[in-house]
Amino acid sequence: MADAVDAILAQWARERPDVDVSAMGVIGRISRAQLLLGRELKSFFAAHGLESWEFDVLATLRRHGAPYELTAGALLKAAMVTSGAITNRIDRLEAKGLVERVRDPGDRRSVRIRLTPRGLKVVDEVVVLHAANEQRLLAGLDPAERERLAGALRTLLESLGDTSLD
Amino acid sequence: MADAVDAILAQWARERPDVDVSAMGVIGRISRAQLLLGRELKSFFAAHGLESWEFDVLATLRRHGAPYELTAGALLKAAMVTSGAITNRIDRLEAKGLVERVRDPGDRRSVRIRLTPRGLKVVDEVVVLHAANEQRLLAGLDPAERERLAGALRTLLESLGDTSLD
DNA sequence: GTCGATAATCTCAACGTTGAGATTGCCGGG
DNA sequence: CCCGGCAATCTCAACGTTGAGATTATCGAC
Repeated sequence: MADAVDAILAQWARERPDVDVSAMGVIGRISRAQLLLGRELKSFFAAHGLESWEFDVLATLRRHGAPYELTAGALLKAAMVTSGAITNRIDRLEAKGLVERVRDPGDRRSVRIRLTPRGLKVVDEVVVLHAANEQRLLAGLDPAERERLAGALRTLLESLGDTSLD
Repeated sequence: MADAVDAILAQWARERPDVDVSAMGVIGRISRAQLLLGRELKSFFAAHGLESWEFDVLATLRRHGAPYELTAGALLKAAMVTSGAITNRIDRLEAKGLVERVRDPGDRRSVRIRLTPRGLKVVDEVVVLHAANEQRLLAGLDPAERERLAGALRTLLESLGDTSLD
């Protein structure tokens, strides 16, 4: 069996046998896997009336626990986007009634973003289906392979400096 | 040791112990790894006067072998972007003198995109450094781990239907 | 207490992608 | 030969992100 990356490596081996492109076997596959998985997730969330980024923000608030609120700055870091993007996203989630802005009484520069009851309901319902859908996407790997894959990726992420959420 | 994904999984385990979110251990890490690696590649290519997508197009032409040309349609599929994006990219690479448009004598609907001598020189020089840089990014994994990671990702990609470059 | 530095968020123009539609050309059936 | 269907590329408006700068507020030093 061969995937698209094997074909790319074979082309390089023919054209530039002097260059060791073996690292592409890992990095290229991570890139392609993310692209394909991202498409799957996009269509899954669309079927539930959400954009991927919408679920991402709601889930970030949800998993931090009651009262389900974080500052705009914390959300921006969690989503790894810039400030303009987070303002835009919060605007739209607020318009949909899924989150609300609450001014922090202790620091009025700060804005707390809080799940509304409706937002909480949506994320609590969708996360169950989302987790099952992700299991489905990994159906091609048996449990031992998943474990090895997760372990190797953790090692890679740690070596790249991804040690915390801050 | 724990990476950012371990922290996310721990939060879900506390808030929603009824949901099996283990698949996020794989999918979440693929997503984060791609984001971090993408940033590294972006800054690497920038240091060599290229955008990541520029190298991607030039490398696609280069590894297909002489005469280093493909149709716009083939490039669009290889890069997995839409037609508007490919037109735009070819326009800019042509303006930089790295590729040229050649009308196909056999089918005038078709346009062949060909590496210029300068484009060939650029990609042949940069690919060597790029391969070394990717090795550096994987320095945290020993050869056996890289092999296992590449193998597991290949299995995953095949199960997702990524079996060819067409 | 006031000032300057720092912090958090929002604003906005520039830029790139998407995706539908227009354009141009090929090709087979009648 | 002509026509309708299909194919390849380009055009363009809508949309989202980036990132610098503006705004508003906190905090420590004096």
